[in-house]
Amino acid sequence: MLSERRLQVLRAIVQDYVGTEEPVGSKALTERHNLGVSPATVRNDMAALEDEGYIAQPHTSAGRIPTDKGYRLFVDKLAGVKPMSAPERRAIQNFLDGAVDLDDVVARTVRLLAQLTRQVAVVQYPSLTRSTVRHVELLALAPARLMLVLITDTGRVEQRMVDCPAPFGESSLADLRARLNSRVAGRRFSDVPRLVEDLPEAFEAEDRGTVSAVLSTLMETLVEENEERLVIGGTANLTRFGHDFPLMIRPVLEALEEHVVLLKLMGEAGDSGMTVRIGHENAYEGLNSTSVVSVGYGSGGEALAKLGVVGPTRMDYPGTMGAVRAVARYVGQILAES
Amino acid sequence: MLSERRLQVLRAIVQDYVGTEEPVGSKALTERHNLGVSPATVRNDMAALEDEGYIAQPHTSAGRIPTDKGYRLFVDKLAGVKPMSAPERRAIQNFLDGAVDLDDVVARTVRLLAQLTRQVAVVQYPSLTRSTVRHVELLALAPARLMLVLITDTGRVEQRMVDCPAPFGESSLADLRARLNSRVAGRRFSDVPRLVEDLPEAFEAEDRGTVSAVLSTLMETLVEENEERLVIGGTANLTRFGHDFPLMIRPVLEALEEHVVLLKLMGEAGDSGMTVRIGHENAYEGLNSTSVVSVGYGSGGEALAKLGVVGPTRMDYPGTMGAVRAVARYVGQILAES
DNA sequence: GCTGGCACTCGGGATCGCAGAGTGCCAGAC
DNA sequence: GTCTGGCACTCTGCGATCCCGAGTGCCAGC
Repeated sequence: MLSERRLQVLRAIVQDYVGTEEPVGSKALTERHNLGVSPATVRNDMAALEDEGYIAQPHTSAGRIPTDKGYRLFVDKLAGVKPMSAPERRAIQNFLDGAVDLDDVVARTVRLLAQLTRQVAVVQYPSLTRSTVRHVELLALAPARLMLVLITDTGRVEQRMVDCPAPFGESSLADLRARLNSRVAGRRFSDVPRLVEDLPEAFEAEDRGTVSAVLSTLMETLVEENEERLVIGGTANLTRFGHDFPLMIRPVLEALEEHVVLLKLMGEAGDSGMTVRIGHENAYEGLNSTSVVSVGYGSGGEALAKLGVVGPTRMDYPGTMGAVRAVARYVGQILAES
Repeated sequence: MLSERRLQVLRAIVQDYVGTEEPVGSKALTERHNLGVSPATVRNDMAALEDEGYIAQPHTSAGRIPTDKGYRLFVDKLAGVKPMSAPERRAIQNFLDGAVDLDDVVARTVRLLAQLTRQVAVVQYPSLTRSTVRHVELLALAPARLMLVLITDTGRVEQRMVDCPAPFGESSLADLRARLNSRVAGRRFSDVPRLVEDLPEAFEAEDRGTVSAVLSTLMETLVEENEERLVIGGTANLTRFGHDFPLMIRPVLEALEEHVVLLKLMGEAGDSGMTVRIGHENAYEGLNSTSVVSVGYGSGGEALAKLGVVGPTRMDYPGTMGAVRAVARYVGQILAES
């Protein structure tokens, strides 16, 4: 177990390195933080921290920089979450309150998050599978062609074409529309399959094929996880990665375009609470020199989707976590109101 | 007027510079292209081309590189559009044919374009204002709250909430829905305002407020040009900008996030035919060191929207233009089929 | 109008030296 | 035991210097 002072030294190293982007030495440390001991003592502590793997020297006889393990300890034990100031919170709320629809909420959230953290922001659209159904609409586009429109409580709209095995009359259509809505409106997506499975039985034999087709299309829409959409913003902040950004930026940009990868990454993060993945903790190689801070957000007590930021491992964790948490809360409120 | 040979020299300079990324000298030129004259002659030609502003020297006693004006002449007079090879065309078609809906078409198009050109691809969603209406749907979410859903012939769906000044009965709703659709289904968006202006008169006084509200929301949806969506891909290709990419990349990334700017840029480009904006020809400062190749695409003879790529001014213009044109054609076909 | 020759220029890479920051270790003080 | 000051050592980074090569402009001659 590390002594209290050594933890303080680690904290100071992380803070200084995050601020200056340069390896920090024992002398500078004692000057900037009043640790109450001499550089020589700090040197000993640093040697111990290095033995434990919390910090490293880029080259012999240079200062130390934190390792992923060092950041991990910092995040877990040494740093809290820095709350947003009152004006900041007001600004967040004002900015998000101006949104007119779901797309706008998401777009604004991404912008906001990127600006607040000065990093790359990632926002996942509210997941279909955890939302509830507001309304299901059926439109006859042609005698044997229907359009199925699904509207969620978060304002998301999904539509699919359905080709009917047989012509489907207007009255049958109205009947199906009414029955469908009475069963599923207000229910969670995950419950839908159970709620509608016996629906074909209520119809004449000739219409059952069509009803089944509609239902299976509905299921597909619910299940289709590749429909999990992401919006990304603030990529210009990648240029603030540090001096070696030309090397890092490419794999990161590639990763950001691979929405599948990002979704997996954010999906793996725990459902509740904030998750911080530091450097090599990210399974995806392109993000090995970045940290990902993510948190669930939702209209109720439950998370509908995730949002977060991607930045250099050398980031201001308390500030970033504070911003991410605050934004997630306000977005949740907005969604709950609408 | 420049002599034939000087134009050849310019063409050779552009080609070599695009290939090597390095200033090209007179000796190298005569070795790689058989111009039939000696380096000394070429030097004279280069001096003339420099006087005219087509090429420039980065430093005294270095080779020449094309200026924006030089690229302009190259694109206008010296280079054609390089057609895609048959296998390439097949690959494009196969790739796009797999798309299941409009979002997928756009997403695939962006990926394809980025891969083919190895540059940043930009695809605008089919414009609302130039599409035709497939269907308008009205749903009662609450006694005085409607949802308006607009479905276009390109498969795009837009939805808006409408707050009614007075409760609106189910029969009035059905009536309005039917009347609306009979008037606007199949018609161009631009014709809609004219077609529905007298609609409130057909309703009872108590319902007119709601009908007007619905109509004005519909108009908003049609007009709302900031709803013009863009999808961007291949940003990782920015790292191939050249040796000075660390300096260029930031403003370009910023420009790419400013969808408004991009939309304006692509909007200004002529409606028909391919447009190439080279370097400083782009009004937006951040893109002064890039070229933008864009072209309209659409299901019929008319362009519904634009797509294109953003790359370094030092790009393979014939190849890029060929790819952009080919992709636009196939996307148009796909949209026409659906 | 083209060519070969020639003197000139300049950028980029390699080499060298130096100052500064940082380290590890040790002997001594509290 | 723990901290401290001192000291010798090791690097990196920066600037100065040098040199080579590629490229140019110009000129006289074909």
